[in-house]
Amino acid sequence: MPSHSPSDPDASLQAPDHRDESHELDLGQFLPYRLNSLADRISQALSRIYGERFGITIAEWRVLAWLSHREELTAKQIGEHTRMDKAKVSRAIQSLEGRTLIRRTQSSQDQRVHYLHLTREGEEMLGELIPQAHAWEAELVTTLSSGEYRDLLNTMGKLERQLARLEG
Amino acid sequence: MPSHSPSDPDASLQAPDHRDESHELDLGQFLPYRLNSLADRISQALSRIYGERFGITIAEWRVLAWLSHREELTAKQIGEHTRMDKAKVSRAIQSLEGRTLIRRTQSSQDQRVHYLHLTREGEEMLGELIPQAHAWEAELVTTLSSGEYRDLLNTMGKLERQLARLEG
DNA sequence: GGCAACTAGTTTCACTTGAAACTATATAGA
DNA sequence: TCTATATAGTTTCAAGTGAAACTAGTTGCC
Repeated sequence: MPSHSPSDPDASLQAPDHRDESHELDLGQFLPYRLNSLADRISQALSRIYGERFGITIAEWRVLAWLSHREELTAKQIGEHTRMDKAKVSRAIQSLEGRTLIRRTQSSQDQRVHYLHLTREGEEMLGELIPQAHAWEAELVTTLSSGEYRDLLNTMGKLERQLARLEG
Repeated sequence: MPSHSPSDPDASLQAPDHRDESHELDLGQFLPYRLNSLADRISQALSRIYGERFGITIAEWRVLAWLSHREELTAKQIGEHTRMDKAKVSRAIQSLEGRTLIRRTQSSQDQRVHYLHLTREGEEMLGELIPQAHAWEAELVTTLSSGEYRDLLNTMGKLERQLARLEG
């Protein structure tokens, strides 16, 4: 098993010529596919926790998670953070409000906007859910050294920035 | 911006105690979320190539890609490789067959199974599409050194194996 | 003030999805 | 051989989806 090589230090090797540009495609070696299928599997596994144990969907979970560390968010802001379209956010909010996990208060400056807050009930649920999510993540990454973990996040950050550049 | 640190060498640091187990959740630091949103963005960007330029869906693209380097696949095998459920595979195949990008031949040993093949037309499309997909991927990863790229795939492999272990 | 353009959030509609039921075929066992 | 069970692939159905239309409220400008 190839080890976490130190890799020719910090940069200057440009295009990763890891493979020549053939007219065949090995999806197993194609980063977008690999990433997508890994992320999918992780999402599905994790959604067993919040889906089965807590009865919430991915969208709802994302809304709650954002509210857990920033109160006073609006639907729009949540949409921006989570990159979910506004219809999806709206529906998640309706469902969470129906289950009294969150509450909405209308802004007095702008009648169109509603601030979202966790209710006590919502906080209690998150108090159980979040440690379980962290524990699951910890199990997932136990086989990584902390260096590998850090490098992974780092590399993902680079890809995100490059993506923004390509999109921009 | 933290650089690609060499990280305490090869291993033995067990649980990445990168963060304590709090009752708040910063989605931006939560690996499943980060991975998922990165993969999503990449998928969407890439699907602009095969969607807009070639008029095929992700599912169709996956079927074609697998056929590009292994002829004689059945619907079931494609489902296993791509982790798509059989209904989705079936629909992708119907659509591709309708556009004469693939052809199906019934197995003589087992009347239930159909082998899938690319048609000349399908091969021609892939001959254009695959280099564009590779080129796009190359642009995405240009900011990574080849070491970082290798480490990324490596780490993803570890996560995949750990996931398989957790799933039992 | 009044009109046009804009924005937050909701609803509608046509399409996609996955789970389950179904069809047709194959295999194993009594 | 007959019956039960399994499998490949398709279809159905109910639920979920995003794009676009819509509602209600706001801002800019004359």
